Amino acid sequence: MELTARKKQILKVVTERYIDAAEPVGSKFIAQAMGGAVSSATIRNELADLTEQGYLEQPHTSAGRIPSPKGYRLYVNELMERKALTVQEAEEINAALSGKLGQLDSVVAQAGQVVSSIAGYPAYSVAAGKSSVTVRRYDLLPVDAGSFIAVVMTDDSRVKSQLLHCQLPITDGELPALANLLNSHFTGISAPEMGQKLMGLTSQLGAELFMPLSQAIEYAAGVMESSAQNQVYAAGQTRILSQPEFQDLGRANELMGLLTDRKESLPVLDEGTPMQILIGPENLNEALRDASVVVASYDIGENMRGLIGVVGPTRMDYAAVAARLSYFAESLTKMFGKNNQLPPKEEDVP
Amino acid sequence: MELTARKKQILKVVTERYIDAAEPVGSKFIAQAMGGAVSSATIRNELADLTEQGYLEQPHTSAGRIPSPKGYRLYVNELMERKALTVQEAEEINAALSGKLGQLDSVVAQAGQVVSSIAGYPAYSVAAGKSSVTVRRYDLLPVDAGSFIAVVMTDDSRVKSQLLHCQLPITDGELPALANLLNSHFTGISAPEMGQKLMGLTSQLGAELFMPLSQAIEYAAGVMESSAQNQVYAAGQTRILSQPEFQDLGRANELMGLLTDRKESLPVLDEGTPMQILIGPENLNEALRDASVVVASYDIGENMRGLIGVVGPTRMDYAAVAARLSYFAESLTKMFGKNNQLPPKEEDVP
DNA sequence: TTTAGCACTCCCTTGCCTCGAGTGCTAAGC
DNA sequence: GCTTAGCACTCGAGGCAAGGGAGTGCTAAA
Repeated sequence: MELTARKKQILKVVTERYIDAAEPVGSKFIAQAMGGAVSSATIRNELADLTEQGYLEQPHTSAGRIPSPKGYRLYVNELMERKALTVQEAEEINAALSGKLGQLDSVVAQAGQVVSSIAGYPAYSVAAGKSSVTVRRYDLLPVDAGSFIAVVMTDDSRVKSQLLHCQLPITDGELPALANLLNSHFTGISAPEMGQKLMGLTSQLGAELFMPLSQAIEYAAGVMESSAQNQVYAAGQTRILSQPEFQDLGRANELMGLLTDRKESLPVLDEGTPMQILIGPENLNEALRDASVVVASYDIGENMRGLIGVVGPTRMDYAAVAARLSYFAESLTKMFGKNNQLPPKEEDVP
Repeated sequence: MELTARKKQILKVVTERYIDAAEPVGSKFIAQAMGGAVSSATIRNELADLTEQGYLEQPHTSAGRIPSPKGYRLYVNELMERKALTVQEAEEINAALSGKLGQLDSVVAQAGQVVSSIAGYPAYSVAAGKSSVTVRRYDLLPVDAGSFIAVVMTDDSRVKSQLLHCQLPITDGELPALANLLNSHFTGISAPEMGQKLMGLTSQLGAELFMPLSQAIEYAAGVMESSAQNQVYAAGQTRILSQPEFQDLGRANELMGLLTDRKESLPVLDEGTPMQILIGPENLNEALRDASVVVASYDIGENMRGLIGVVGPTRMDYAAVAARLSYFAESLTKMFGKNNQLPPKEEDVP
């Protein structure tokens, strides 16, 4: 059944006050915050109802109320006012965007840092690309008798390269032949298929051709593999340590572990959804049971999406974080839209 | 003045016991640990001396003694027995080396993770390269009318590449000419010099050549810059949270901040020194005043060194950490020595 | 120089008490 | 039937004293 308007207002007051002060909220405060139209006793009756219906919780009998995850959910869905950013906040984000991203090319990694600083909570960032990448073309560049450069371009337009050495010297004439072989037989297929084809060629080629060929293929397979698994970048992890709910070392430790060593299991966002808020137990991950996550996505062209998430206590300031995150995501999408000189995903220059 | 043999033995017992138990050590325990040759009262006299000389500290009047930084220093310099690794430990390290480093190419980043897990403390890792890198050669590969691949090889034999787009189409004939221009004028010089030369060419070239040229140069400058600043990788940061000395949130927070957000200011190792131990206040960094760092270096060919450090409480098990770290560093050096198919520093494939 | 003995210091834990915030309930009022 | 004043009750936080224990420093004797 639907809550009365007054109950909703009470829930809103409790939630916002608790987000602000991190302390249970009492009936007296609520009565006052609502303009004194009703007395604290009335509020107490309402609070008892809300508690019974599962929207509020009581740490102990003689304490005030705090929102339950169910309460937060209702707050986020219905009560929270979509905050507009102040001009100053928008300026801050713009400054962070133009300053940082121009300097360092690894947009995805930088995005995490920027968001963490504008949200005030730890943040993480992933580039959600195609799940299966194949090689579109190969180039081999001669360096000296014993070594050459392999350049691999994938079908999502990333380019990677590496210097390869071989035991036996190769003549200049052989390299174009090798490249031809690679481009005609080893493009558009998966890594295992590449392995099979290579096996099939063992007998036909001499060692002096086979060795550099297999090296190039091994390298290409490595590129394909590493493109498929999405690297997760996290930043600002220590910010959780200043949150009162993580003063307990055990809890902090669990979350820190997730944010530093098990980043891969941080929640991702379903395609098509621009933003999602996951509250406490809504997170499948055990370590996030007492935390909340706000995730948003942005477009970076060429069928790629960037994902950016903020992790905080369930008590986190959803309105502010959601507003900043969506502003940030939209700005990034725009940046990539008009300025597509920036390639979809660059090499991570360390 | 030199300490007597007995005082040294006492200091050794205190240090090792404290490393083990993280609790102040009393005279009774020491007497027992020394075989009962002397009584606890005698030990107490000696302890008073050692305390007065600054080798030991007393948390409060009625507590046992703990080593001071000066005490740790003497222990590390003279008393500590260089532990040989057990066969099992060596096996563990070998397994970690062969398993991990084959799979993922980013050796430096992986080294931090491996060391953290074998040492049981957080670890960090840097590739200390040449401070000023220049471009040795350029290659430009045509992709389509609007874009080409720029391949840049630096004088320390790293290869980086990127897809570049240009507004105006370029014909196939122009690309080799551009590459010639780059190779003849823009190799072996610094980024600012490159900028100047480029300015000098503004008038001589048409826009359809100037644009891609400046893009290629901008990219090369980015590669040079990012090679110069050494990226620091850290791993296992959360391990400090289980150390009793970092149960205090303030202290833990400070160190975590250093290990996640201010990694660049972690201590490095002077060239020529294979390993160094920095104890408590010997660290210049304020956040490491109550911590110790063990740093070692390994060779990765081509005038490059890798640096790998372990961060722990001053109470850390120096003998074990030093033994494992040096074994690890030596193994890595050997690996790079014999198997130089692995290039000095690869691109970080995410 | 070493040792036994002993008083002393200091921390840590436990139990007890008080204080204050906030509740739930009841009965009266609108 | 909803609202409100009043009041007893609950629970946690913080202060305080007592007791126990670990370990010391000092003294005097071997």
